[in-house]
Amino acid sequence: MATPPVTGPPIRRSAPLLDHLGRLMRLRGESVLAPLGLRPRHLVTLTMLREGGDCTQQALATRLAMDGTNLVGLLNELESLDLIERKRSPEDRRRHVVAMTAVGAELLTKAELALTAVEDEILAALDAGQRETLYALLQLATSKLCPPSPCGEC
Amino acid sequence: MATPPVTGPPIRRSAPLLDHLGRLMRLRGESVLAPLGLRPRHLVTLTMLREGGDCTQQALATRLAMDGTNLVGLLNELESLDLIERKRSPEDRRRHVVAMTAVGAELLTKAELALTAVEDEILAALDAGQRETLYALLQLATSKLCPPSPCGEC
DNA sequence: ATAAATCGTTTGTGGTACGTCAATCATTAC
DNA sequence: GTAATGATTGACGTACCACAAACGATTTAT
Repeated sequence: MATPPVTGPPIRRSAPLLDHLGRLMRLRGESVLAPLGLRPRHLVTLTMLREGGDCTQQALATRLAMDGTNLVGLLNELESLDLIERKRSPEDRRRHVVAMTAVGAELLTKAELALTAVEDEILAALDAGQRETLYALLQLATSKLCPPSPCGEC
Repeated sequence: MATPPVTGPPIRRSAPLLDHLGRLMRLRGESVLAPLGLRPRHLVTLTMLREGGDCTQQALATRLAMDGTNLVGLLNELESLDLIERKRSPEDRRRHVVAMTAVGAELLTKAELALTAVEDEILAALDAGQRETLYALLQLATSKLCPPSPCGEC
C-alpha cells in the first residue's frame, strides 16, 4: 500500500516562520533604528505602551514576557532619552507606572516611518491588503496575550 | 488650530509585532523542543529545507539570512543526528548539497506536533481560520524571500 | 599533466545582546 | 517591628553574529 497508515493531514506550524521573520525584522531593523538611538527591543516596548496604555512596571514585564530585572535597564535607557517616564503609583507608592511621553510617541512614529524600507523588503511578496491582514492578525494575537485596559494583572 | 499639520494616517508597523511574537515562539519553543534534542533554530532550518527543497549550503545560508560560517555548526549538529545529510553536487563537486533525511522529516513532524501547545497559547486570540490565514501569509512572505526551486541563486 | 587560481567549507576568535540568579534598598501590610 | 512586595543593581553564563584566516577540493590555464 502506498497510503500512509494513520497519519492525518500534514501539520504546518507558524512558529518557525514567526521566529524566522521576526529575526529578520530585528536584524534589518537594527541598522535602520540605530541612527535614532533605538534598538528593536525599544521599539517593541514603545509599541506595547502605545497599544496597551500606561502600565505598571511589572505588568509591562509580563506583557513583554521578560524578566523584570531585565526590563529595568531597558526602561533606564528609554527614560534617559525622555521617551518614557516612571511615576509613582498613587495607590501603592512602591510601584512605578510607566507612561510614554510626547517625545516618545513622536519618535515612535518616526521610527515606524524608518521601518518602511525594511518591511517592504521582507514582506515583498505581500500586497497592501495582505499586509493589512497580517498586521491585524499579529495585533490581535499580541493584544490578547495581555488585556490592554487595566493590566494590573496579566 | 487643533488639527495636526501634514501628518497622514497613523502608521502601524508589523515589524515590532513580528519581533515580539517570534521571540515568544522561540522562548516557549525551547522548552518543548529540548526533549527532542532540537533548538528553535534547528526547526527553522528543517522547515526551510522541506519547503524549499534541497539546497546548496551557501544558498541555504542566504535563505536563512545567516552567515555561512555560522551555518556550519548548525548543520554539523543536524547531521550528527542524521536529520540532514551533505552530498557533493554532481555539477560542481566543490559544493555541498544539503538534503533532509527521512529521519529528519519524521522528527520535524514530531516537533511540529509538540509545538501545538505553544501555538495554542500564543495564538489564543485567533480562531482556526485566522491561524490558517496567518500561516499562509507568513509562508508566502518567507518563500518569496528566496525562490524555492533551484535556489542556486538567492 | 602540472601548476595556479578559484570556490566552498571549515576552524577559531572577539564582541554583543540576552536571560537568570542572588543580594540590596524602598515602601507597604500585618 | 516584622514580614512581604516592588524596584534596582550587580555578576555570571549562554547564544548569537560577524570577521579573519586556514584548509580542501575542483576547475582553469599552460
